[in-house]
Amino acid sequence: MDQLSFLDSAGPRAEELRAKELRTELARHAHAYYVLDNPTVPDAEYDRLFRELQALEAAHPELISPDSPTQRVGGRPLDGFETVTHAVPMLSLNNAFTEEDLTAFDRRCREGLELPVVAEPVAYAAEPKFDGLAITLIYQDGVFVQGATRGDGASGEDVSQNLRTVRSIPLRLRGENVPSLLEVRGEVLMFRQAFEDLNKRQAARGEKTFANPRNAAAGSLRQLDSRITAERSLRFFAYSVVRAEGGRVCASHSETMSWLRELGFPVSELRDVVYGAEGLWAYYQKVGAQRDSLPFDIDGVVYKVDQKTLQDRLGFVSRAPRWAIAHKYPAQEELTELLDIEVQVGRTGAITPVARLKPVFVGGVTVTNATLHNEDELRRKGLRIGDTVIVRRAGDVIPEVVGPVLDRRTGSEREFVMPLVCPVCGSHIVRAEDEAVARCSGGLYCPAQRKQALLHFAQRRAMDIEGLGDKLVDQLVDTDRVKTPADLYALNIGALLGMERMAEKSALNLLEAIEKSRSTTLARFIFGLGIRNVGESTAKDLARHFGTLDALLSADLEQLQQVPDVGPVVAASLRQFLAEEHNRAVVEQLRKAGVHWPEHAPAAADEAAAPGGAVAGKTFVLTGTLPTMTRDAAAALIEAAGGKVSGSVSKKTDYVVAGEEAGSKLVKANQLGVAVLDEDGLLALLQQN
DNA sequence: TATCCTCGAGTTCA
DNA sequence: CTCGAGGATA
Repeated sequence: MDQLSFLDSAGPRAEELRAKELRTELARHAHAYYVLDNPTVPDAEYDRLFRELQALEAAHPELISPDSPTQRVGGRPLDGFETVTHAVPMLSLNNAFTEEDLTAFDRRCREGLELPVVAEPVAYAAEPKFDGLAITLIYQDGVFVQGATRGDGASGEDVSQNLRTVRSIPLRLRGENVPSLLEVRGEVLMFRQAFEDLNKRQAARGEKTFANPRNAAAGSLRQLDSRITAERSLRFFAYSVVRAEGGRVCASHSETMSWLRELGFPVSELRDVVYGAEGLWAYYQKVGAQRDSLPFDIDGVVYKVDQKTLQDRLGFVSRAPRWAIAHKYPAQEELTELLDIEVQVGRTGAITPVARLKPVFVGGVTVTNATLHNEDELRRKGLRIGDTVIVRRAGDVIPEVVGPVLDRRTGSEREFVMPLVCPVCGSHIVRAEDEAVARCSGGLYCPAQRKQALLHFAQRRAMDIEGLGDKLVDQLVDTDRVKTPADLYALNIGALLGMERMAEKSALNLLEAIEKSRSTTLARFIFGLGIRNVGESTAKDLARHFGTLDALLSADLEQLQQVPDVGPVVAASLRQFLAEEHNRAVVEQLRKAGVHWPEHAPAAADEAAAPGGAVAGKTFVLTGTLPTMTRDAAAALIEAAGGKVSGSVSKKTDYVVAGEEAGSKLVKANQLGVAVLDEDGLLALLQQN
């Protein structure tokens, strides 16, 4: 009671102060996160403060101010966007693609400035060219009042309500000497991670996915309902000031950028000042090397003559400034034609549709094929044979068909029809109800599957038969020389001669490789059989647990499930394989042919605690290219020392060993705070063991 | 039952 | 490398 009356009297004043305090606090955290890139509090704490402010404002609406972070999430949807005329037109930049374009730009600047050839090189402000949407923001007396899209350059759309939801756009400028009027230009974009998360959410809800982060950003910014924009994690980077009344007078672009940062705008950390054509080229190379590992897409870099006085002297040509240029990187996306969709048959009979593309140069290579994964994926993308399609090849090497360009449809495109029978053996294609992949039901009757099974058996991690590649297997199977892995051991020189590209020398080499493979390990042998759901690591577990092949052959479902990482599904796969008479026959024939391995007693339930070294019992993940050894070699060393090598980074990972060009795994290791070693670090650790 | 962690499988180009 | 799915675990 007393407390309530106390609040009643002292309340409004106290609450006003608290609201102000919360607003300052929230703005400070957002600034640390988006501008300084250095989060000061966990998200949960931010949310708590945010909710407190929301509650306060709900109880006392008179406390709401337009720059309150609670006002970012807008009210009701608009009917449409108002058109606004830009006070200063939003121009485009000329493009450079080659080193010659660059030297020509530098020369034009010097000539335009009438600098003698011997003068100091021109100073350029260089920065990345974000692949997003250009926007303009207006602040009056330090408060955000309006934001608009570029439109046709002369006028754009008023998307203020949506821009308010972009947390990296300050609603109130920071600092003392704030200009009475400020117009800032910059780029709105979506980070790659946010784009992927968004597409996953869209797909899960059965809504359309976006082709790339730029389209996603554009789609999000043009939402009439700003509550949707608010959920889209857009980001903003500022790159110029076009109007300022009051505030600081900057003599150069680089100084303007520093000022923008002080006012609370995020500006790119990649910005730099470089000198002359050589400096431009070096900057282009440096940023290009980082392109794939940046958290957002860039399509080039931009150079601006740094000094304002020099910019003014150079002036404009038609619609573009003479003092700036955009230097583009090779596209990571290109358009090409989807000539046909064929299907491939995999080892397990999986039928995979493959896009045959009109060759296109993208991301540094010529792409002609791309997997379409499965029928669902293909339908989701809505591809038709004959479509013009977007092909992407980013840092992740494997090209991808992003989707069709619907505007280019002529009507003569055909739907792809999943074949009903296997194109290789004619068996029915079946698709289990709950699975994404369709499979050829022919099993080993299907030559395609037989070939894949042989290749799998011969591969390095299995029986390691050197030189037995796909061309050779094709011939051996097509000429009926080989049907099962056991047949390999019955081959002799007479049988091999007469094949294409197979004279005495290569025949002897192959026979020797087959001979060498007779001596192996139980784990390799089990893996080589190619049992469904039994990969390298499960094969190792099985070998360790059972010790002998006979023990494995006679195990029932229950005994199989005693093995770590073997559950009902894997156990069933094993039983199914072993129940097939012809599979058992092949196994027997292989043993008779002299394929052998050291057998040992079944492993005790839990192995005696491994010698306690620095490596024993630890889990490692290898990534990138190590300076002096292959990842396989490193893995062998770790395993020999009692450590475990795994494929993915998680909380349970003890060390990540990273070499050159380490990718996402290194990023993840840093996120999770997992210790990262280089090759020397690993060797040092092995020494201690 | 939901979530996390791994493993298996499939794939491109120089 | 990435996806999908099996297995383990809370």
